[in-house]
Amino acid sequence: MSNASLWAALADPHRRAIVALLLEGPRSVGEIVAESGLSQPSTSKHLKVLRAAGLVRVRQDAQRRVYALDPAPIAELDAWLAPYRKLWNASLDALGRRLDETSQDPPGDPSDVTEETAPKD
Amino acid sequence: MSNASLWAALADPHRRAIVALLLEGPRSVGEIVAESGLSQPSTSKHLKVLRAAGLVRVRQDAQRRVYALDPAPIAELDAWLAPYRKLWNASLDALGRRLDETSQDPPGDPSDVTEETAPKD
DNA sequence: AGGGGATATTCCTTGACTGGAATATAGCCA
DNA sequence: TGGCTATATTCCAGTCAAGGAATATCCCCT
Repeated sequence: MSNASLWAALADPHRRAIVALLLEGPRSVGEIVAESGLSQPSTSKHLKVLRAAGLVRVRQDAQRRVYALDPAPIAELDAWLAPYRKLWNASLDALGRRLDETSQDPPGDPSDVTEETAPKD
Repeated sequence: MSNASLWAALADPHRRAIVALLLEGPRSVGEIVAESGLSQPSTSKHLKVLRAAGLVRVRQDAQRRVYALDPAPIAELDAWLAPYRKLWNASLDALGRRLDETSQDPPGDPSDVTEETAPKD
């Protein structure tokens, strides 16, 4: 049910960018506009979609509205992902977990499959 | 990069349904058509999108083509999710971890909070 | 080679989503 | 109250994805 709007909300790259911004902390609309490079109306519209999906909540502070992430839908995504995670864990094992033991990165081996960087999109 | 097509591919409910089907095991197109209720051309088109996103791979068995999940993009999704997972784990802690005391998990290892529910959409 | 089944690909129409510009609304302060 | 700032909403045009129907393509079998 909420799944539908959740996926739809995250399908847009700009919206994912906004969500990534809010991961660092709450932001007012003006700040989001400044940091995302989107126009103000466009930002408001995207925030509306994110709000409808339950991904963000608003706190009204004087004239400005401060948006913050709501973790619940993310958890929902995670739950959806769970069965698949088993799958690729299994396949990683099959490929040989030994390769992961070398946690260092030797120069000349740029095969980074899994980064732990912030979501950039 | 591949992120874009990945999210776009999973944004569609029918496509997620197909992916959920393939989670149970590889399927031929005909079987997917039968189980998903979609038309054959529509199914082929959705499979094309999933293929472009790297979510499925095809094995050609005589005249039929058997589709199977490719775990890698799912892992990518999981990587994207990782920073947020910290967030909602934290908020779960804030809500009071004491409620979970009925479980048998040793403290200090909240790595697997997720259940093993099937993706319901 | 011909027939038939399985799958992919067009063509077309329709609906949804997006961005920009302009405008409306709401809350603060002098 | 008037004006200013911050945010939301409407209107509109362009774009893109989805479904249906028909058709093409590929592969096996006799």
